[in-house]
Amino acid sequence: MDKVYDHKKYEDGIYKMWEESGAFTPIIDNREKTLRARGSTGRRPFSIILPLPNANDPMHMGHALFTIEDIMIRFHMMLQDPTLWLPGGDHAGIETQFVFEKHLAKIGKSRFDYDRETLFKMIWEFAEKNKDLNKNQMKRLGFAMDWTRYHYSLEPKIVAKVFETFNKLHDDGLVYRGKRLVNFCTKCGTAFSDLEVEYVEEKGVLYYLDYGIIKIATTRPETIFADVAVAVNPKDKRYKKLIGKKATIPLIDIEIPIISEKGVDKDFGTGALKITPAHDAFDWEVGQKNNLEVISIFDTRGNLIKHERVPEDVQGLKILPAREKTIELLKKSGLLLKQEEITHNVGTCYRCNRVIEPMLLPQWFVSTKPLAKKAIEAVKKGDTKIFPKKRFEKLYFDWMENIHDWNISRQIVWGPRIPVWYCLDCNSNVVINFINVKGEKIFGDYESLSQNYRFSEIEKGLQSLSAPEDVSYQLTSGACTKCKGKNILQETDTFDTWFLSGQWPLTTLGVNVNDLKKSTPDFKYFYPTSVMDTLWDILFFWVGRMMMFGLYLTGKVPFEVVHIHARVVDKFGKKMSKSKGNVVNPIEMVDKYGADALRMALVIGVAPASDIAISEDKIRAMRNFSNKLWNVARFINISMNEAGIKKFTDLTPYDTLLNDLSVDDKSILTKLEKLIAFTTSGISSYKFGLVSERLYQFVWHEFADVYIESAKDRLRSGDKNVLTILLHVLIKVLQLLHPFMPFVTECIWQELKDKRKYPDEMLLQSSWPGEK
RNA sequence: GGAUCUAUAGCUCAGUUGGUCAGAGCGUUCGGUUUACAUCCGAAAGGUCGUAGGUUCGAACCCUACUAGAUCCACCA
Repeated sequence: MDKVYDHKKYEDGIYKMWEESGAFTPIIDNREKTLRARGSTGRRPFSIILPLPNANDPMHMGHALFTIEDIMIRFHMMLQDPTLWLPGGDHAGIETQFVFEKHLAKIGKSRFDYDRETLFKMIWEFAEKNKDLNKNQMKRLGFAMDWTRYHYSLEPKIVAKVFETFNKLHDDGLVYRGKRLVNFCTKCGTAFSDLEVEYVEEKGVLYYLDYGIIKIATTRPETIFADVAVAVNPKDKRYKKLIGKKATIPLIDIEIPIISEKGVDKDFGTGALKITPAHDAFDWEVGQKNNLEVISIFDTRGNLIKHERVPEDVQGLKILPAREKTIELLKKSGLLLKQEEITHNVGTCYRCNRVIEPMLLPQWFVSTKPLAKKAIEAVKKGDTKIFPKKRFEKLYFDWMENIHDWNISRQIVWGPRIPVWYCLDCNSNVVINFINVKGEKIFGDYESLSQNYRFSEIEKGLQSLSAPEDVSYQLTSGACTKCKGKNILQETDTFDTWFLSGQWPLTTLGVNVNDLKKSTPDFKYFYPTSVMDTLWDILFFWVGRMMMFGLYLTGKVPFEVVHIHARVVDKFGKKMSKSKGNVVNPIEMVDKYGADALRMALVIGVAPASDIAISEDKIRAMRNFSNKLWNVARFINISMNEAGIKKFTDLTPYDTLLNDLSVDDKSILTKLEKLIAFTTSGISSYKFGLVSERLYQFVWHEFADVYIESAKDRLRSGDKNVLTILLHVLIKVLQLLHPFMPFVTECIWQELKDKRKYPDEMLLQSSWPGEK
């Protein structure tokens, strides 16, 4: 054994050994139930589905935290449970398309320069390049994942199941097409769910405008042309008399009613609120309640459209220039009364940070209320336990109870297209964007396009289509079920990424959506999975949706426990971000200090779900620990060699020593017994921080500093029995530490090959201390 | 507007159901190199556990208020 443990020399080889041995692939033991019935120790399966990382992302500290899952997995492998850790990669729709578009921008192109099929292929190739990188980096961390069961979210089998789910939801009346106000990013060109909108405090200007008999205040003067009413609070004495009378939109002199609405804040602005249902969420609701007309004046690129209500000077302008132009016109005509600065919350795109526009678009929605109801009940009943319970159960319930219908349409190409088909002959008002054979971008409804273009040309160059709310559709491709025509196009909206990943535990294990009994053996054996370990910030995005889908499709929860871990922050407690320059790259740290050091640094002394402060200092300290362990083993190995002990049978058998132990022996063995019990129960109850700290203390300050030091004298005096104890403790320590520091422990184990009881066994497959 | 979390040694944090719990790592200071490890060993300094009350025989741990910081949800123009 070398003087110092050199992780670089061993890690790759050890991982290869594990992987090639098949130890990561569980053997399904269907005898479990019968064995148990006979009173035998039939083992329960233990399974974790990896929270699928964006396959296009290189590894960051968040991924390194999969260490927590690896600890549980290796622990259960050593308990000899059939253990499955199923890895995967996510196509990450919007994220990946956004990154790809940045690449396009560098070569002076945009997504609008390509038809969707070409664009999709380009992104596919782009994403494909990085997929292996991500996988290989996870191997560097030592994760005991079953790579034979790896799944990618866009692989045909997965997508097919997702389509089946969509159809089932549709059959059950839980998916519908609706024209509603959605969160739209004009830069990304897609709608988002409510969860994806980030509200940012910004300074803005509040403009006071003259609406004839009443005055209003607004931050969005460019939307006045779409006003359909002015609302006042019924309790507002100033305006009581005006309810039912008419206000006048400035510049265009259109009269609109003054209505009563108790949601209006008397104290904000003038206390009168202009109502613009097509461009504001609150106004939309007021409009619906009062049956008001909905006038939309922006298109999806954020331009003001040609509309009889919009002054010509403003038409065609983007929103911000339109605002300036409107102000200018208002000033000229003396209708701008005053302006003041205010600070308000603005909804922004979580991806590109631009302002989100509420827009009226026909989209696909999932009715979530009935799904959420079951998901709430399941947690209340304890079918799924959330850990730490106190804090996160409340969060979960709050969100589930206030859930809104879920917009699953995304106007991007990078994802599976929603499996709905429109017959253009039956719906000639479908609006289409496409690139013709000459490479020109063409836009218009099918009725007019069909005068000049063949269907095949449109289909080939298709970019996107926009079907009206009341379009007729079918859930199958092929000929139109009504007119038998073949001019049919599939919906160009793609699924929200979370619609796919929300079914991940089901689809990857091989559920059969239409007939559960026909699901794969994997599904029958491993579902529901044991633990879902994740960061709290995707509790809603992902965990909540997996719960809903799992219960809806199978009647069973997708996992028994949700274990919430914390965010990795820098040593000043700040979130890591590229812009702050405080990102610690996990792979760099693995190169420098070894995977074990990084893993240990991520878990030692960390309380459940509290932030994890990581620093190079801490990782270095853990590297020192792995070296300490190495040298403990090295000392024992050298001592055995010096005593002429070459194999296990050369040692005095442990059992025969038990009646003749010294005080030191008894002390260390008692501590070891306690440590075994503490580690076993600690890992089972997610106390990884406490357990790892205890292990560290034991190895360094009890075993090495005290027992080994005292053993030196005994060795010098020729006492060989002490070697038996030394080896015994070391073996147990290696086993206890293996889930935390798999490489160095396995490496030592292999070094001691000849001196162990079972020379051919891998540490990973050895039986957990205390187990038979 | 609603809700949650955090506040313990210079720094980052542990402290499991209230009774050897006042701790660890890093850092600092002092002393150590013949054979497991200088990625080491020995020793030391350093905290009235945010503040003020309360419950209790006893509180870092429970309750109340306050202060400071962080976060989530909802979004009112």
